[in-house]
This record gives sequence, structure tokens and C-alpha cells, in this order.
Amino acid sequence: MHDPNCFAWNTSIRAFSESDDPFEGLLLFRRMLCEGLVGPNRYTFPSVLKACARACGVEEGKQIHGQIIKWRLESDGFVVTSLIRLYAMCGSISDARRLFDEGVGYGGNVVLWNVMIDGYVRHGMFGSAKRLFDRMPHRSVVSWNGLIAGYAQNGFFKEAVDVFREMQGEGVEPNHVTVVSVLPAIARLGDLGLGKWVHAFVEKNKIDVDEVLGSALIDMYSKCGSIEKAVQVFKDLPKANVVTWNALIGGLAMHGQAKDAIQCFKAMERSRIVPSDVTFIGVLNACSHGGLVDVGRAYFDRMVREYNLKPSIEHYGCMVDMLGRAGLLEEAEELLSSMPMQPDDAILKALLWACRVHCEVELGKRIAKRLMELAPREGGCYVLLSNMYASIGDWESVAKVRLLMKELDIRKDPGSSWISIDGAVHEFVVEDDSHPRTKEIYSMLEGMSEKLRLAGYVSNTTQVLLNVEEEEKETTLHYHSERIAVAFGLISTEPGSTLRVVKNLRICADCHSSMKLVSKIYRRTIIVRDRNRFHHFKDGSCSCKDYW
DNA sequence: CTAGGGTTAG
Repeated sequence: MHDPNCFAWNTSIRAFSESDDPFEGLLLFRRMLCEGLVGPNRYTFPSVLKACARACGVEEGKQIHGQIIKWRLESDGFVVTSLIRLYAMCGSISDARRLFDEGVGYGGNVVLWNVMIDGYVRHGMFGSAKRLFDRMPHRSVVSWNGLIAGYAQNGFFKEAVDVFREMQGEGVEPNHVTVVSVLPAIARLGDLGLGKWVHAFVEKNKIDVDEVLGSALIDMYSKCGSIEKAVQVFKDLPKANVVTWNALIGGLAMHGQAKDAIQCFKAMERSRIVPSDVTFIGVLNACSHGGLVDVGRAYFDRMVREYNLKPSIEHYGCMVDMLGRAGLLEEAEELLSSMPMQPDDAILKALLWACRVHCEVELGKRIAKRLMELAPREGGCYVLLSNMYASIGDWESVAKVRLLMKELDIRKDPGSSWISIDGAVHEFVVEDDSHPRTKEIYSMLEGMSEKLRLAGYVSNTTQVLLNVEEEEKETTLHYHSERIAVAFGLISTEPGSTLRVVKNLRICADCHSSMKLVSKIYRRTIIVRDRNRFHHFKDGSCSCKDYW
């Protein structure tokens, strides 16, 4: 029986459930019940449940669940799926699971499984998600996409890529959403080879490169060290939106191309795309890495006055970092205490880093104290503090910090670096000897050290944490993870080809200056992405102009 | 009428 009035209500509720204000959908549903002219039918519930899920109205959803039972709709696949989604998104995952099991009993379809897996993923329960995934009678491309996106969005980049490969192995054709989901993971891993492969796949299969996929590609190329390709993808896009611009500006900032980033911002304004808070993070970050203090201050001002954006802790972070790097420690500290929110560990770490660079020991001590209160178990701050003392030669204080670390059993975050060769990612830690080609790698490292020494290079050991003899410190430096990765790259690639290394921490000062020389001696461009930014080493110098 | 996607300080 077709009821046109009910159809009209359903359509409106559905429209609101997908809008920015899903709560309106709920209000409409209530009105429908109050007016009592038409009752809800099986098509009403998925929409109103979606509104509940998106408005996080789980209590309201539970009441509606009661009505669903009254209406004997509990075995309707669409309704059950919507209920699971509601409970998974804002209720209890075990309620969702109970409904899922019942639904499977009613002969649930692939969507039911996908929603349950998505629920587990949203709760960070990847074990349960994967178990269910492996047990699925039929998997659609959406099932694969959900798992890939789930891993990627929660920082499990390797797992995301593994699932992507497994999907290929099973002969499932990736679609637009698949590539958009896996690209951020590839970007974080810095695997340019795989990223290029995905891009080629997109072109071969004529997958539409819209603003969403375009942004993902731009970000992938910039995070994988190829800012030229990122710019190219941007230029080839038929249309740009704010996110595409943000990806491009952020990429240029990461690569230290501050002036280009600012030119892009201007071009974006000319094309009448309104910049967002994320745009300004990119612009301010560019100014910070480029040492453009006055420009940065001006943009911070414009963000507030012209675009009415409220600066977030990230914006203050960029500003504090920018001022600190430039040696304006007093102004940085002032900004820190005048900002309207409590500083987080990231912002304090940026300032502490600046204190170390500019040997501002007193301020450094104050910041370190606050940092230790905020994140007492974190090693990074102790390392920075110790490095700060070391750089002014206060070895007694270095020893004290070391002792404190030992007493509190706080370990330095393990540094690791990786390089992708012929589609395989090789990861190394300091003094790594687990690689099958360790012998060759170490003889390459010896060769590098020897050539550096002949070039008159003297190691900068002030950033070595170990309280050991000079010679031993130097040895440790020579086996930092980024050097091992570079040595492995040198022995496993064609002469003259570019090496791309990713490191999880900031590159140390000694590795930085020796990389410059290594690039010259071996005639290689070495592109290192550290936690902070890109360093392009070429012909004995670095793109960061040693301002980092 | 039910499922999956991009940019964000250090």
C-alpha cells in the first residue's frame, strides 16, 4: 500500500539525516508521530536511525528501537543494519553485536557485516573487525575499503597497505574509494613506489580524479618526497576546492618552499576559495620553516581579523615554533602564556627545541619542568634537556638528567628509519644488524665514515645521549638508523638515483651535516623526511638551509 | 530505505 504522505515525511527525514543538522530529522519524526495522520513505515526507520546516529541521540534511538519491535520490523535487513550502525556509533558495541548475530540468523547480507566491521573499527577493535572480516561469506569492495580506511585512519598504515595488497591478491578490483582510503597510508609510510603504482592504476582504469582523490594524490606525492609531482597533479585537476589547496600548501610548507606556499595562498584567494583553519596551519608552518617571521605574524593577524577564524592550539603551535626557531624566545614565551588554552606537550616541545638551538638554558629548564609534569613518562623531553646541557658543555647536568631517566625508568623513543626499494620497505633502528644484507651495509657504512673523515668531517657528538667516551659516541652516531637506511640505499640502487628515507624522529645534527657531505661524495640526491619536514640533500647542502 | 573516501603544528 503506497502512502504518498508517509513518503513525503520519509524523504524529508532522510534529507535532514544527511544534512549538517541531523537533529532536525529527529524533530521531524517526532512531529510526524504527534500529528498522527500517517504512521511511520519500514522506510522511515533507517532514515530516522541515521539521524539519531549522526546526532548521537542514542537514548532517542533506543526508544525508536522499542517502536521497531512493536511494529515487528526487527527482522527487516535495512532496519537492523541502521540499528547496528546507531549502537556501533554511539551506543555499546556489544548491543550492536547482539543485533548483528540476530541479523545473521535472519540471513543478513553483506551490508550487515560491513556495518558491524565498521563498528568494531570505530571502537578501535581491529582484532574483532579482522576476525569478522575473515569469516565473511561474501566480501564486497566496500568490505575491503572499510577495513583499509579503518586501519589508515587509526594510524595502522602498514596494515592498511597489507590489506590493500591482500585485496589485489584476491582479485578484487579497487575503486575510487579504495584508492582514496589507501593513499593516506602510503603517504605516511612515504612509499613513493607504491604511490606511483596507485596513481598509474587510477589513470589506467580511468578512475575519476576529483577534488577528493586529487587531494589524496597531492598529499601522497608531497609526503613521499616528490613535491614536483604533487604540484603537477594539482595543475592537472579540473577543479580545486579548499582541501586540494590545503594539501598543496601544506606540502610546500613541509618541503620548506615557504614563498611558493604563500604564492599559492594568494592564488587561492584570487580564485575565491575561502581559506579554512587548515589552510592557515599550512601557511604558518611554511613561514615557520622559511624563517618568515613578519609574514607569519601578518597572516596570523589576517586569519583572525579578515577570516574570523579562531586560532586553535595548532596555530599557536606554528607561531611559537616560528618565533622560537628565529631566536625570539621571549616573544614565544609571551605568546605561550597569553594564548587562551593550556599548552600541550607538542607546543612545549617546540619551544624546548628552540631553547636548545639557541642555548637558552634558563627558559629551557622552565619549559622542561612543565613538560615533565604534563607528560612524565615521555622520553623526548629528557633527551632534549640533556642535549641542551650537552650543547653548552654542562656535562654534570647531562649526567643528572641521565640518572633521573634511569631512576624513573624512562627510555628514549626508539628512532627508526625506512627506505623502500623495489616495492619492499626496509626498516632500520640504531645499530641495526637484523637485515639479511647487514654485512654489506656495514662495510658501506665504514666506507662512508672513511670518506667523511678524508673530507675533513668532524663529528658533532653533542646530541648523543649516552654518557660514554667520545670515541664510542662517534660510533653510535655512525650507526644511526637514517645512516643505515642510506647505506642500504646506496648499495641497492643505481648510481645517481635519488634516495628517499623516512625517519620517525627528527634527524640529528650530526646526521644532517654528514648527509650533506654524503650527497656530494656519492653524487646522490638524498631526500629525508623526518618527523618535522623534508630535507633535500644535494651537492653538499640541504634544502632547509640548516634552518630547522 | 542499510555499508566505505581527501587536507590539519612538533
